[in-house]
Amino acid sequence: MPQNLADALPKTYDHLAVEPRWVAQWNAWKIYEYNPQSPAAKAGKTFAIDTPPPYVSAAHLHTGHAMSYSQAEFVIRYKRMRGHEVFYPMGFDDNGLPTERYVEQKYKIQKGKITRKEFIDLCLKETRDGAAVYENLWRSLGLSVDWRMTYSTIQPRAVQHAQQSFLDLVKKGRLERREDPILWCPLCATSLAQADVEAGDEQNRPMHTVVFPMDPETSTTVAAGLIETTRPELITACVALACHPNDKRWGPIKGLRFRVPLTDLRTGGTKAHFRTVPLILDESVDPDFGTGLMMVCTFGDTEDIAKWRNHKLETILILDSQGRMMTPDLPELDGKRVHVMAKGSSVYSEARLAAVELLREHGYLREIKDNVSRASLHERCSTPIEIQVAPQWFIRVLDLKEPLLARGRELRWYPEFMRERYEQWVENLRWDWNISRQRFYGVPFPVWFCNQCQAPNYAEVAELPVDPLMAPCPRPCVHCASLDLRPEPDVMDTWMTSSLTPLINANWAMWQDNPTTERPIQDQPRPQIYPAGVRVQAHEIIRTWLFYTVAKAHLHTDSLPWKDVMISGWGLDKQGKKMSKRLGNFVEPGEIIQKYSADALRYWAAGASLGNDLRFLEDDVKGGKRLLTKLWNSTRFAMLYLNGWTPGQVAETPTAADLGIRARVVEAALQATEAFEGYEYSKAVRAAEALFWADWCDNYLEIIKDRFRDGTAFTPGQVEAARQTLLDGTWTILRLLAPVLPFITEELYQLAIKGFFLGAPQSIHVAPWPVDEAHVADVFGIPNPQLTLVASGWTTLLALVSAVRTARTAQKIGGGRPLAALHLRADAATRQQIAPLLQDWLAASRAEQLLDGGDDALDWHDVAGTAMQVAMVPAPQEPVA
RNA sequence: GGGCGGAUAGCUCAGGGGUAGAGCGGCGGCUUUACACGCCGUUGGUCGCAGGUUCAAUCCCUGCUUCGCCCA
Repeated sequence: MPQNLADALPKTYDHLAVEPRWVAQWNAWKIYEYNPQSPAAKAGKTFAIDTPPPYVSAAHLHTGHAMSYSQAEFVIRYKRMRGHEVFYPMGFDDNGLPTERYVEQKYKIQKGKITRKEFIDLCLKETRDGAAVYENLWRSLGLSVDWRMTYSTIQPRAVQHAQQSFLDLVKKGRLERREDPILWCPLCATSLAQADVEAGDEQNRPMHTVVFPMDPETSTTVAAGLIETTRPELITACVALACHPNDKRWGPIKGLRFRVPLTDLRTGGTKAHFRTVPLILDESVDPDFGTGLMMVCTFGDTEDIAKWRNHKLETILILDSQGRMMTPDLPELDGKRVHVMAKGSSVYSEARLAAVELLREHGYLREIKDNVSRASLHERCSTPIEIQVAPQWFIRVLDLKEPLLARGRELRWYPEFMRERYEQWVENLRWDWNISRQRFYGVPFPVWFCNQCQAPNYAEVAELPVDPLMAPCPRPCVHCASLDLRPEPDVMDTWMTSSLTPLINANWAMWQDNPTTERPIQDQPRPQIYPAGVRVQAHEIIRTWLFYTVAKAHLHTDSLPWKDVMISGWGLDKQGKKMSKRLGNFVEPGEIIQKYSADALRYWAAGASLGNDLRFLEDDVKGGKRLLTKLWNSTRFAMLYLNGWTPGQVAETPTAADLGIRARVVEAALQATEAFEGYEYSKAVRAAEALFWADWCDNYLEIIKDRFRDGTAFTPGQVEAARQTLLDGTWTILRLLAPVLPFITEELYQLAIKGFFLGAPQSIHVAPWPVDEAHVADVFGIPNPQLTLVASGWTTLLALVSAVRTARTAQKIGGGRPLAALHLRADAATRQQIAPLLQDWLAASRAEQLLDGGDDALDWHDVAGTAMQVAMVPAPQEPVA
């Protein structure tokens, strides 16, 4: 035992010195390293976590990120203390469009104006810098990551996994290369998947009424049709007009054709014929909208695609890959961009403005009406989505809706209602998963195309990872034996890799290794951690990360990728808006950690109930800081009386207060346990904090002060019991709070608690969770029947103590002044019931004697929850010395 | 238009068929040798609105209002 335990704890807690010290010490002790040989691992108690690999763009780190990672980590630390062998890696997502966009914006460059290599080098540099910033924050937050297991989506093993996934899906017949209309971002100049599209804000997108003259060869009775469109610039790509089959105005007339406005114009002034388009009948047209006629273009939206497909219409593409008009016959339009706003206009793009002018000039424009609607935007750059036609790799998922919905129901969702988001997304899927991106920085397809027969040639699994742009195909074309092969220049969708994170952690690509294969620890096959225990993520990426991961696991391993999924909310600013880089309303976590400590920041993060958003209020962080101070001081108090004490020398005889607080500790431990089992970390913290502050500090510690103050009122056995309770109670409370407050609980454990136990755990974070030590009934060596709070009389004791405090306040008698007597009004039965409490009650009240009943003239106070009343008589004021 | 979640004390939120809770704030006390970053006491609410079920609704059901998010 250290001789001066109280002295071992400085008067104040200095988080700036303590926290970095423990980060280094935990690292040196390797207590967060995954050990597949541990007894827990061998007993099958492994718990693997799949946490989000954030995009590496360091500038957008804020307390919202700190919040969600902390929340996951509370549960992870709990699982570790419960005896699980924890596998907790950190990942970084540094490939794909998000990183490319970040680099483009930071260096103000664009695809096409820089070489592929220069661009990739910049991405790699930013990736390295960003990862370092992230790692620093995660470490200073106290995340108990096994940093040896860090993966990044550009490292070879991740590329290998993405490519092997691709080949496996080819083998399973899930992959198709199709030339199809696809979602396209004209700014990023790449195709996209449905999940990459988001709805823009509501805004005015004017509706244009345009005249389509009738082709006089098909009808002489009708002169023209009117259509309404928000996309007048696409008019020359019109391939049909459509109406509802039952529309009496148009439906019965067969063989009608319309002239497409502007198509008679030719550069050089030569008058040409109009291009004409047919009237088609389609159930999907709303006959009540406008004149009942709808323009079909190739392609304005998904409606167009459906009609184009169903009616086998022709294809006229007038947009290039960067969203520029390709209308050589209309120089006023040609080359203008559809996604770049015209000067001075908030609603018209360059192309649309020019198209409207042309239509007006030639008399086709009838009317322009305001119209509020939402555009579909690329979620990475907010550019309106266009539709292009190009050959792409697709993973067929539309025929998998049922099995994927079944997987969603198999998965345990915390909170449960988040499952709805997944169900709705799967049910609304309308596109197969397009995984081709016409970009630079991403995982290459392991494919070469034959220039002779055009057939794809795939790499062998053993050849992965491979970059066909750097390496020629190692064999002639498997179809025609030609030696003339070209690489696939596209790269994969970033989700193609991210969707494999549980498999990357388990090193799925190495599962077939010969057992004698020696690999570095990071690359060793780990089938035992798959499926993982839990996926932790925010709700807005259910449709992407979660959905894709479930789909991949289903296809590759015919299983779920994890058993549970824990969905976190967002960090909000104090007005309730989501923190974001764009809005600039975020708070730097580093500054908060400096000012209040990582523990205090984590405490704030623990305030959000599972799945809910949480406002960042500095006052809440201050609340965390106060909790730390309270913990520090109460432990110092305990050490005051445990100084030099050796447990077990004297037989203990616990008083009612000792038994009561022990029962209360057990109750709180059970509450915290139950909460953690359901990922309800906020409830767990509340249970532990309520125990600590209200029961332990405000009452138990106050009640036992007298036991150490006065040597005669209590027996040595009772003093011993108080000491034992102080030790066990402090130890238990520290452990209950350790998942949330890892730094201060470790510091206090090491300084105050560890020395009392032989063979004590090296760190509190690998100590057993309180309810694991033994069956609850034995935690404090209390025989079972006495354990319940009710039996202990704890709440009654607190009510009695509180009644005296109320009386003191009413009579303005400070807590330090002794009482000459306490009067108690209670019937005989109650009096007998509370007999065991009286000794502690009198001690806590500093009362010299207890008197039965008393004069009505006394100031009586009710004892809450009972029929008793108490009154007090203060001791005479001591003369001032 | 469809879906999900919220609307509870001045503020931020928890709770949940039977006397409504916490933290912060407000007010009044207390220098009681762990802690004034504290302690004690206390003040705050027709639980969004309207119906319904029930002996009993803030809680369950229906509709509405409103905020946020997701999908059209």
